[in-house]
Amino acid sequence: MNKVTIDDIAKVAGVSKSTVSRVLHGKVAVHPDKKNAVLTATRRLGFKPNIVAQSLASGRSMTIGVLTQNMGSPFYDAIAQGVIAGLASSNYSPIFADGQWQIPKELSALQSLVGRRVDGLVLIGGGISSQQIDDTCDGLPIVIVARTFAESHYRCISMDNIAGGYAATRHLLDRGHRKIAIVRGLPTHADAIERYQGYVRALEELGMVPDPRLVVESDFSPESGITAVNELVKRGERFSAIFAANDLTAFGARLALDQHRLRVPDDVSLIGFDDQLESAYITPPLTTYRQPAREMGQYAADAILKLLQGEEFSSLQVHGELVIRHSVRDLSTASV
Amino acid sequence: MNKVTIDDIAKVAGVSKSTVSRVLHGKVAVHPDKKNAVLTATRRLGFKPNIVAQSLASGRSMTIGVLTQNMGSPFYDAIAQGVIAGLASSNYSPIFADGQWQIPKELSALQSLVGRRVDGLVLIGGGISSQQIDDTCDGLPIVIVARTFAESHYRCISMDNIAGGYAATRHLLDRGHRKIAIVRGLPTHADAIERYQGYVRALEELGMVPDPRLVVESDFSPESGITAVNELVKRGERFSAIFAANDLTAFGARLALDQHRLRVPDDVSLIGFDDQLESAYITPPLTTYRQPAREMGQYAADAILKLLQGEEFSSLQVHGELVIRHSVRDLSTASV
DNA sequence: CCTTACCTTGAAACCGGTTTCAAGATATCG
DNA sequence: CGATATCTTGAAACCGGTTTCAAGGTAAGG
Repeated sequence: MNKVTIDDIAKVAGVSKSTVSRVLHGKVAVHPDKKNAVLTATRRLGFKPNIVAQSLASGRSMTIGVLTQNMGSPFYDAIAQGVIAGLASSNYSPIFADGQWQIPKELSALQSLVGRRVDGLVLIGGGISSQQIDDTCDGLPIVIVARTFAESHYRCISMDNIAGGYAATRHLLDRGHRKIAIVRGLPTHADAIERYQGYVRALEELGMVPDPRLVVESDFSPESGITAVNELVKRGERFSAIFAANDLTAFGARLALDQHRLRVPDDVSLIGFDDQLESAYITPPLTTYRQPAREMGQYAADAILKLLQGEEFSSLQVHGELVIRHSVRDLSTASV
Repeated sequence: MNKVTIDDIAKVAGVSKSTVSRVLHGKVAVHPDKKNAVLTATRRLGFKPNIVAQSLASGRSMTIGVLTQNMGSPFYDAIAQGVIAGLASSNYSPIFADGQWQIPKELSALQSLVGRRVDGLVLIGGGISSQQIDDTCDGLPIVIVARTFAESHYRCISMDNIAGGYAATRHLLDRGHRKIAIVRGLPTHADAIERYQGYVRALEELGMVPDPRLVVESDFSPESGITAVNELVKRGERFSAIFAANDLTAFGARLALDQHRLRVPDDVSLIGFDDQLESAYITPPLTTYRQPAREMGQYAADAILKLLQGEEFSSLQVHGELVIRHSVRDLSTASV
């Protein structure tokens, strides 16, 4: 273990530990001779500061707590990676906790993070109330990614899911689709609800009314995409396109369609949401609404860093975009 | 912020801080009355111990450093999730660092972890030498996942990649394939090398010699799977099956085959490696050699926890298995 | 050349716990 | 009932840094 302390250096360099600390920090002027002596000793002894001691003394732990909705979901993982990347150039290290889609776990994970005296928090998704957040971490700088609070004073990095749902649906509409099924996602999840709202809005804009028989719920997993399509087929519904809650669901839906001998996009068009890595490589490459997850994570890192430096930072809405690949058929030209 | 300290409790409970510490730890007997007084005060004041101070005083940080080869690779991410899950029931929290496939970054990330005075380390994959590891973290308990060292004294959780490569190739062979192309993976990466060795062994066992024209390199990305197939096709090679370095590469290969109007598995069979989530949902569902990544992560967590308690733990080899789905065609019956 | 302002520097307090040590209290035992 | 062993307990040292404070030294101004 590295047992060299600041006192050892002080002794070797012939100065006080205060001076060593000052040299290492570089903020206060120190006589060049002593400075050199300290630096030399530091190098010779291979001194590495004890971050724990530093934290206790300075009150800052140089650690950012990152609480994620779920590790293992491509979207949230991508955000987490963005946070890591954004923090990499700073002196702060991220420390992770996982909410596992469950509010109680999420809360206790948050408490553990706060108990570790993190200097700041990045919350990725999640479902705990702003009340609970406030109670648990009063005063701590917080940035929230991929979630918004209507009332709150938090800084959020979010994407407009209503706009996303609208754009995806609109794309289908523009290509002549009228019977558009939607696999909604978790009925309690804000993102899913908003995307659905976008879907409804796009339909209504054309004077259509959403057909309840064409909406199915899911839990964002591929498995639930399969179930959804099976359900739709079993019910005997007719549809020319499916809007899936996210790409993972779309993968499942795509497989189920295949099993029903429904070709994509010839028989049924398919559109996803997220644009995860694999989406560009399935057959056919999936048209989807891209969320800039990694960037969102980086923005969050930048934001928390700013907050930590006392600079201000206000909520930010990032823009998604439709990524058009080959899973949607253009019915309008086909019918010409 | 939580400003309640152990001194506040001592004052309220009318005892010394030593006694408070003892009560909170529970190891030493304390008079029931005082114990109750302390517990009551703790609850009433909402005391949460300052983990940083605890760490400094006790010399243990209750933190496990996790260094991953790369965040964003499904396989390594799955291991990381396993580690998180395995640590969840303990009092230790994981703190992450990312090597980003680059040895210098890996080394500096490791140093930063050690500087934080983690109590133990879990290394996921990676390429730094055992020499470098020893120099950086002498004495610290270490568990290494998804990598083995021939010489070393480390505890490793690994899978036999040679056996995996052999099993995958053998599966193809058993189904009558003889022209088996392989997309090898990173030429410097141990896993890739070993899988290739397994491939060679399977071939040689049947008296065949590996055809260098059928081996292409990749970097484990889907993009490189596309490139590999394009390369193979451009060269005009004939092959009835492809063994891809990992599933991601297989995805790319599958798409490229489609673009060349080569059907899977009718024209070309495809087998992957890893069995990541999405593999079961592409079309056709991918036959692949499954690495129990998440379990490996959990084993690693268990191992480091044991080591921390002074118990012993020796290296462990987990077993992979072939997951047969629908991307491999049986040529032997077809020809009957 | 003397006074005042500013620098540089070391001693000491401090961060919030854990742990050692010794004293006082209690229990055990002959 | 006295002596010794065992428990319980508080004071103080300690972990390894940061930060305050005041002293001594130097530079600038009159």
